[in-house]
Amino acid sequence: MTLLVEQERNDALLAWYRVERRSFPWRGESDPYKVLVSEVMLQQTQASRVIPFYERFTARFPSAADLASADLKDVLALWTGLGYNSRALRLRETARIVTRDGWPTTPVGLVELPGIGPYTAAAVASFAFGEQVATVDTNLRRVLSRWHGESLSGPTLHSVAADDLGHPAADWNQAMMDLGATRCLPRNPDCTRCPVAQWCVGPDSYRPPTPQGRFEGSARQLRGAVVRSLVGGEATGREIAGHTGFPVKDVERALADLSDEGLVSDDGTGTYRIAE
DNA sequence: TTCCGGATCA
DNA sequence: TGATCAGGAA
Repeated sequence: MTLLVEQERNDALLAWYRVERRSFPWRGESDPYKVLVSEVMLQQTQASRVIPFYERFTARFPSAADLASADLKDVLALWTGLGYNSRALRLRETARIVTRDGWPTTPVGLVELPGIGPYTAAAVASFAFGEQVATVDTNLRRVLSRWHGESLSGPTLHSVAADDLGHPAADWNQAMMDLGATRCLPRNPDCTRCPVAQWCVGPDSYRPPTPQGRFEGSARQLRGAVVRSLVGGEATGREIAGHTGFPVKDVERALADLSDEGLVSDDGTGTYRIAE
């Protein structure tokens, strides 16, 4: 791929983005705390669903210091419905660290924080600190795989993303995610309305990730119900089983796991509550 | 590789 | 019903 082609493709992408970009409350945000809140909420969660959670959460906890000193129960009360509750616990841990030590501004520094992996580190670095790095998420993986005609993953994917990166990176990243979410769809890509179709091999090379197991009847469903119950107030395993309808044995198992993970605490008498 | 939530949409 | 989702950690 010649440099000229990459330039023309990125020019067309960014021109499209200026007109067709989606509007979100975190778009254009440069406060690293608010960027981080949005990015953690967006992990494995559709952007449209995050909007009301982001608005409520940032209103209640406007700064990292506010979140750092919050009770986990209050945090989870605003998280319930988003899913993956450990994200909230790790987000508060990171808030405590940056309140004490300040913010790393590079991906290498950010990725050391709890709950921040390669994607979120790149996102905060790009959107809050202006670092010229690619935010390699599921959208970029799909779009880049189709551009180049091979299913990209791992180090190869990141290398290709760095090569193709346009500038400013914050705009390019968000343009790529918008393209993936509104044109370059997993199942029904709308190539006729794609601004960069003439520089793209085509949609066939993309391979979807391995699908998740059933949610109904899963441990995840049970765990979610247990946390939701304890956000409402402390309770015994039997009580939780009673009003969630899950077997006591399974509830006890979930409580033990959630305790190990730091989401739940046990006073030793069989009564459980959200950890502090 | 597998597990971690749960709402949305085809 | 199933697929998808601005991923991360063990």
